[in-house]
Amino acid sequence: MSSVPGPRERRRVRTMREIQGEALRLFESHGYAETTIDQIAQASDISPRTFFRYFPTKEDVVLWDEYDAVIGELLAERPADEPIGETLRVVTRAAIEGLYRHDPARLLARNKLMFTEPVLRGRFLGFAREGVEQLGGAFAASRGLEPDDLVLQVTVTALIDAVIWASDRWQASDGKADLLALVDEAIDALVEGVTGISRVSRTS
Amino acid sequence: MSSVPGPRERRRVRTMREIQGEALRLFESHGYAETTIDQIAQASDISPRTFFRYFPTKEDVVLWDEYDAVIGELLAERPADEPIGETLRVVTRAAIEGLYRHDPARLLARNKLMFTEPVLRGRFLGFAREGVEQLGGAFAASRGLEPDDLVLQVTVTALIDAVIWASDRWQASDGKADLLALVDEAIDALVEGVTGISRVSRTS
Amino acid sequence: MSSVPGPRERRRVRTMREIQGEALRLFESHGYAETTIDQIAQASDISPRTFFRYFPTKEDVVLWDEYDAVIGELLAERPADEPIGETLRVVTRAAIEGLYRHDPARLLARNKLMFTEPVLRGRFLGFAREGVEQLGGAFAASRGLEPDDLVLQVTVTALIDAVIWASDRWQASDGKADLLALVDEAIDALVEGVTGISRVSRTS
Amino acid sequence: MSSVPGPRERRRVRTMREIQGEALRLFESHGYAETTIDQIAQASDISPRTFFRYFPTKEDVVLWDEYDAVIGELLAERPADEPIGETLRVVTRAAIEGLYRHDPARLLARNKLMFTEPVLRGRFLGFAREGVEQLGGAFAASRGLEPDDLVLQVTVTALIDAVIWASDRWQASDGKADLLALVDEAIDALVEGVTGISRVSRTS
DNA sequence: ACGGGCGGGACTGCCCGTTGGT
DNA sequence: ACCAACGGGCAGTCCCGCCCGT
Repeated sequence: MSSVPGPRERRRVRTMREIQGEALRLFESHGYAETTIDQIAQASDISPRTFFRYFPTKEDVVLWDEYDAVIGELLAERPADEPIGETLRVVTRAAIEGLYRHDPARLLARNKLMFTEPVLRGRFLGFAREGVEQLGGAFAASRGLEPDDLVLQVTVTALIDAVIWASDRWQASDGKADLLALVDEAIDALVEGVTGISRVSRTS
Repeated sequence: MSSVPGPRERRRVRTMREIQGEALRLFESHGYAETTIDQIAQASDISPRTFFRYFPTKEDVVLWDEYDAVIGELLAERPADEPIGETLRVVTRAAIEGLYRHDPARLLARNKLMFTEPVLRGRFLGFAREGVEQLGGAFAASRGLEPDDLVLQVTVTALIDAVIWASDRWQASDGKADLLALVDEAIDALVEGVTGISRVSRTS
Repeated sequence: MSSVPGPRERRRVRTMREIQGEALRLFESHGYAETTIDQIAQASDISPRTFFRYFPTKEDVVLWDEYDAVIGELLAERPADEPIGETLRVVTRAAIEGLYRHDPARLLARNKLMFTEPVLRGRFLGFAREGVEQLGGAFAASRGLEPDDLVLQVTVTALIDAVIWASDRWQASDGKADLLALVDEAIDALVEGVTGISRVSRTS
Repeated sequence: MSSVPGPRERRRVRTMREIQGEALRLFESHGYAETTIDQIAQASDISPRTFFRYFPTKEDVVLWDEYDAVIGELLAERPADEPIGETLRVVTRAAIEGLYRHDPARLLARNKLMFTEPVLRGRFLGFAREGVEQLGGAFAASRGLEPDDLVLQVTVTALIDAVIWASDRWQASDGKADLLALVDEAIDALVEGVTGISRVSRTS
């Protein structure tokens, strides 16, 4: 855990934040597909080549945020016996608050793009999947379950999807809704809805 | 319901099936990224330009199948009072059986790629999302609910994800597992796991 | 001289006018380069292939007008001893009035594009050159000069360019200026300016 | 004035000259339209992609020459009170001599294409127009006139067209005529012809 | 760490020839 | 005889990779 970033890393994050800022500005005014890497580079006073040193693809400049790495650390700190739904709420809350406090407009702009642009939507959902496996692994470890436990995986997936649903709604409301409240709502709805699915005797 | 395709459409589907066949063969032997459109075109005896007339992107040649359109019709035929989980099982079963009966090797090859290649995984998950909205809309219509009903959407998402999970497992087993059985298992697990999430009093 | 068009030709011209109308509408709202032939075809209820039966290239849909052919006939009708500048004024006036009377908005839209879009500007200037040769030939014939007479060709070119200059100004004024007056002004200025160029003794 | 090119720029110009050489050779033997970028690239030992780094379009490989930039500098050096016709002769002479001395065959090949291929002709004439504005601006500045002065613009246009006419004749003679003499002739003819146009009282 | 040169591959748009259906 | 659909060819743009100098 390199919790202490070091000056090199700090500078890097600052540069990335600047580039992302220019990129989001351009995406908003001209559209994602219509904005080229060259334009982003020019606006950021770097060469196109350097852009790719910071972000491996054009998509990543939207997906990236400085708190990505923190989530793992947060997870590790939760007590082992905490209910899974509760853990998710806490971690989500922490991640969101970090981003939201720092720069709400940027979070909104990123979310709008991630849910609007098909390509970004795809990459984002892929990320979320990976998050599921990470989360599932962490839970399994702390409770002595197999990491590929069926119930565990399906449940975590459903929970993450609830968070995604909430983010989508929040973005669609132009940030006027309360993101955390939406997360709570979605999880409650999940419990309510799924409980209604009676287990079925398989007849195939 | 243009259930009667007409000779033009039939020919188109046949061509697409042929191209997809060649493409999957090349992807398997040389890898997805390493195979170029030119090679696929050459193997299919068409020009690269024509490839794009049938499949707008390289990804689509993997994603596409001839039963996509059928799902909507299947849904419309289900009784309005059927439990949502049951409907999903039936529709899934029908779609899968159509593909499986017709060409199991092809279905497996496609699934392997879709869960293995990051780009395809992303696009596929994006598709699934759209399926969720479609499904949600159909259910809402047949039961007089709002199409953006919270409980409905979250539940459908969770169910679809269970199907996706099953497909992933099936593909990972090289097609040796029973896909339909896996779907049933996943849905059952979902019910079991989520029921365990107690509803929480919101404290924000 | 097929001065009597015949019903076939009439129908053709009507179709071309309709297609041009839709095209200009789309160019105005989305821009020339951003509008595709497919869109024009769709808006005109024809197939893309048919578009090319009427207009060989995308550029031609802007350049074309129904009076192109008439100019030759007009020229032939002028008296053989009329001063060249005067003939040009008369023919220009006739052509412009035909277009202007019929559909001033369309003439303006076409001019705006022709002077604004580099590609169209180029093609248009090329057209004008051909007009020069046509005009030069006509004059030469009526006065017993060689068609490649130096003085004749250079003079006609200068006169045509004066008309082009006037059109440019007119278009830049959004059609508020008086096109015919601008033509007169330009020709007068040409006389004044060139007279000031003293002939030089060649020293090469 | 970055009159000192620097080694980077020198290398660039050399590469462009080489590519242009191969291109002209191919155009001459197979025709302009029949020669593809791929062939030019292959003959020049570069990738098609790289071709477009040097020349944005296929047309530019014909239009380009290494003295384009010099013209502006030449203009700036002329005395402010020089008659406009004289200035044009001097600048033209300088530009042509630079090209002619260096590689007369190349100049001829380029000119042949520029006056023969309709597309190139169009682009070339468009260029000339821009030259008019440049020239007009320079003259206006040095004589305290408005840059959009009518007499000035029309006159400059007519003069440039005379130079174009001369180039056309020269190219048509396969380079056997004397380009500079043709320029002088054309300017003289212009004076003679235009003087003959009596100013007219507008009767509209 | 940064920039520049170069290459490669996906993809689009224009345009044209041919074929099949009406 | 006309016209829509189909297939193909080429120019051109963009993302993104590698290698090289600084």
